[in-house]
Amino acid sequence: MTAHGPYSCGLDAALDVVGGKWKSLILWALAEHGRLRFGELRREVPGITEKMLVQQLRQLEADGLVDREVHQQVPPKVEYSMTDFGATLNEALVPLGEWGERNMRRIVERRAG
Amino acid sequence: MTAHGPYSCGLDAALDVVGGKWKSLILWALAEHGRLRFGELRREVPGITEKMLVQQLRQLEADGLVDREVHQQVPPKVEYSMTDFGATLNEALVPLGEWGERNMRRIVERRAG
DNA sequence: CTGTATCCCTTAAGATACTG
DNA sequence: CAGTATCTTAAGGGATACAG
Repeated sequence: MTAHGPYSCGLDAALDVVGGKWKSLILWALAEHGRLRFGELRREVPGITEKMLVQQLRQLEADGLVDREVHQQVPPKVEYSMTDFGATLNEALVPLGEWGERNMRRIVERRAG
Repeated sequence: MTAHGPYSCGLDAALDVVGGKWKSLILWALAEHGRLRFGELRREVPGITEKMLVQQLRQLEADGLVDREVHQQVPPKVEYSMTDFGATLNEALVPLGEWGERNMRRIVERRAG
């Protein structure tokens, strides 16, 4: 979300959309569970604050990756889910996630010692 | 490079290693050209400052993704190339780069209007 | 329950000047 | 040529309190 507009390459654009600490984690949670309320989402993304969760969700929504569904009732109920477009991004993220999974240990150890 | 250590998932770890504005662009330049001197790399990554280029290269080197070769001579000559490990990361980035390439226009337009 | 509104701190990044 | 050093700004993120 650097908003530095016209990108030097596709990766640049993709990281602008999914970069930062939380967005990819939010997408993964939605991919796994399909449809989550705000509070559920907060529990599925450990460590995130309410402020960051709302903020990142709004940006994901603005970029058309996430759908927000408000059920008019008391107490409030809002559900979030991935759009089809969001699903294509999520698929593109799979190899990167697998790479991280495979090499996490190596990276951490290398940095420690 | 948030250094928040033990990750919540692989994607988290991968983005820690390749996140930020420049690292992926540097990797791509090295993947394309194979081996580049500092000055060549600076020209291949448009807009980057010397400070950022050095800083990001040092981190990529520390993580074992990039190899730094100093040729002891005057004037100085230092060449950078991707390690085999770096190449595996680069491959994992391809789908994401392609996604960005395909959807760049859509993203930009949506944000504009 | 689903958010807003502040305040504050840390980090990322940019500009510029200088050195072996 | 390949960096260092320093300063400044911009952005990301966190803590806490509060509201509909």
